[in-house]
Amino acid sequence: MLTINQIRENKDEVIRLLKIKNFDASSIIEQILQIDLERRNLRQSLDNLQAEMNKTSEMIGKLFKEGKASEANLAKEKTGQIKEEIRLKNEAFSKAESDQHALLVLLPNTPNPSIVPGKSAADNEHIREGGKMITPNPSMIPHWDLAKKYDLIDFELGNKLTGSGFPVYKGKCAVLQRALISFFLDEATEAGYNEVMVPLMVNEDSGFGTGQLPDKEGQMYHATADNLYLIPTAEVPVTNMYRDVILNESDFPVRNTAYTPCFRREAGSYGKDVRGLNRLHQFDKVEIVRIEKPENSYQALEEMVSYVESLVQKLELPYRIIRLCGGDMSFTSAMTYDFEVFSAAQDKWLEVSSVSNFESYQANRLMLRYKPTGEKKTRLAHTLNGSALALPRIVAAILENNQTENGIKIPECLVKYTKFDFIN
RNA sequence: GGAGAAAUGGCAGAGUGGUCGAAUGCGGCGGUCUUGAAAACCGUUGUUCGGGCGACCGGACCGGGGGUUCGAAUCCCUCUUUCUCCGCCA
Repeated sequence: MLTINQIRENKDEVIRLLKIKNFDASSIIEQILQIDLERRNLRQSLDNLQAEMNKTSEMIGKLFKEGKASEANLAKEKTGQIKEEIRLKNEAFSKAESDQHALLVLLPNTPNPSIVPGKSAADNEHIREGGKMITPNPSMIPHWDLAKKYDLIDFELGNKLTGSGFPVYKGKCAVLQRALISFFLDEATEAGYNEVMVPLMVNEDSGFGTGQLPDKEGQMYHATADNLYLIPTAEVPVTNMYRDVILNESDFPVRNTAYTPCFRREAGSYGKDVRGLNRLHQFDKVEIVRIEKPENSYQALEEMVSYVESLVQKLELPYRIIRLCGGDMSFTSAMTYDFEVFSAAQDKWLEVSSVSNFESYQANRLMLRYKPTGEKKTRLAHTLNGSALALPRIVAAILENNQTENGIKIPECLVKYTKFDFIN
């Protein structure tokens, strides 16, 4: 979330930037500032009362020590009134604080000033494209039919075991999944990311830290008996490793990568985009997560984009890079690049990665700070993450784009992992 | 799952009702000494909120939450976590 200081000091700027996301913040911000003023007044008088109380208690202690019990008892009687005042002020202060917090949480992250406004995906900025484009032709078979033809993915079996959106990968396709995971992790390690393996369930604090809670509560699977959430992305546990952490400047760069399955309820998304591997409740993904000093975060974002680009290039997939417009960006992001690969038989661009800079929005929730060398004050760090990459749509594109009459060709870069170069 | 013990500053570890934000040691930082380093010695060393241009002043924080008390790291309740023993177990 945004900090109260950001809002207090740059009110108009914040309102202006949030308009880019089609969010009218003016009335919320007015309320916040009003509560903030009240809150600080209460804080001050509360502090004064407590100081008075401390002094009195200290005096009483001294009197008892000096054997002046009657004077001490007299002083004691006066404390009741101060105590009551403290109780009342404290109540009011707590209320102001929680009211303020409740309002702050409603504000999305401010987009980077260079973000174009826009209403929907149609207004996104096209950055560049690459790879060899494939012209779709009617003889191409969509991946769900290829999956059946070569016995690669059993959606019905997943239905039986769990429900829709939980496919069973079989034989060479199971191996292909494993190969992609290994390939992505090896590439990330090579690029300087530190591999970690993290819990697939997180607590409420973690969900709040990265911004899934409270607003996206309904999108996560919730194990209510233990109040734990199945992670929708490795971003949640990997970023939360740094919750309540104060980094030293020498700790940078902080770069982690993790493979995890991801679980998403996808509540409310029915319809045509859910066919085959296009949208699942459980899928595999390798994520890259960085923590940066504010002045380096946009350079880091560009590096991450280049890195993800190198992956789709090695996989020999036609791709395009898009920068999301204000209207299409997530609540928590300040700038997001999406990667889409072309899946020929569907004649469709499929989103396979989303790379974002959250600036200090998550860091403020996480209390993730760093201490610049030689300075006394801590500052909020910047957090970034990106998919590198999400598997199902990559698999869909590989199956569809690399199909031949006799089978499916495995991309060169994966052969050393799969130990086969053809599925038939 | 059952029984017991514990949780204090970056770490180790004192502190069982009254200047305790907290002894001491280690570590870190600065300095003296040294050609340089080590050793030794001296100094310094948490987070956070509010007020002030500022020197600075005040509040909060000893696992989390609540309570008793004029006053709590210290007493009580509760939750969480860790350790030891027993049981179960990939």
